[in-house]
Amino acid sequence: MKPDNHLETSECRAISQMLSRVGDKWTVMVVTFLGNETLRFSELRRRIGGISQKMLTTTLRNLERDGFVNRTVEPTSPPSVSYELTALGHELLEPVSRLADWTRDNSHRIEEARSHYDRLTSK
Amino acid sequence: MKPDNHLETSECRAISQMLSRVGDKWTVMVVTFLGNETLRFSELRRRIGGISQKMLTTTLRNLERDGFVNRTVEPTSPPSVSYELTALGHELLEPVSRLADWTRDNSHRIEEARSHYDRLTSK
DNA sequence: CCGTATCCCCGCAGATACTG
DNA sequence: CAGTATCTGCGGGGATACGG
Repeated sequence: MKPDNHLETSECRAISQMLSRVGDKWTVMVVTFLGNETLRFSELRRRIGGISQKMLTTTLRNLERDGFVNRTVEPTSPPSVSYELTALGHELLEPVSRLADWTRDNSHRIEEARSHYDRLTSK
Repeated sequence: MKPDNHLETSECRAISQMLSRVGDKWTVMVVTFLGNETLRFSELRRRIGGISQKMLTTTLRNLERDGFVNRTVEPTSPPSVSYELTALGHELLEPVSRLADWTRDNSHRIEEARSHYDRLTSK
């Protein structure tokens, strides 16, 4: 962040919303698995592991609504539904992966701060 | 994101946690207001506006625990407590502001996608 | 195979009242 | 001034069952 300005209050809210939007329990994982290939619903679910059908549906619907994911239905029987990232979805991954890099590089500093804090406050 | 790799499952979780960690209701706003100056509790509260005492305390405690904020108590009467960003806190702002830039630049595309989606599904 | 409907639990967040 | 304690409502997210 530039030293001599800070975000406007309304922009802060927009950023918080985007962070929590993308930071919900499954979105990053779904977007990551769709990052390089188109996947069907059940294949996606199998790869993620541990996600309920309901939450995968919800997560994909929200991503579709925001224009991050495309949903394609093959009207076969039984139906086959596949998902892929849109251009916008790919673009979103860039700033998110920057934050991912930062998190990977600095998680040990956060861990240290936490254990230091906990040591001081627990006794 | 690089084309031929994706984040590991465990890393996805770490990123989701960081996103929701920073994406909670007040963190971005608090960090932003502390971005350029040290502030006392009540001054910070006054500037943010609309935050309860409890939530400001909680948000600051979490930031302190993670090493993003320093808390300094002047043992006067009544007490004076001031907060400032640590080096780690300032560094965190960099990738966050990248995402902020992206959000500002692309929010209209998301809005369009949403209204398009809602138009199709509401009828 | 893909999705929806229901029920339920739990933790975030606000309101309010009270202390050093 | 700067907290803590308590109560409450709301929404995310899981389990389960059912439908096209």
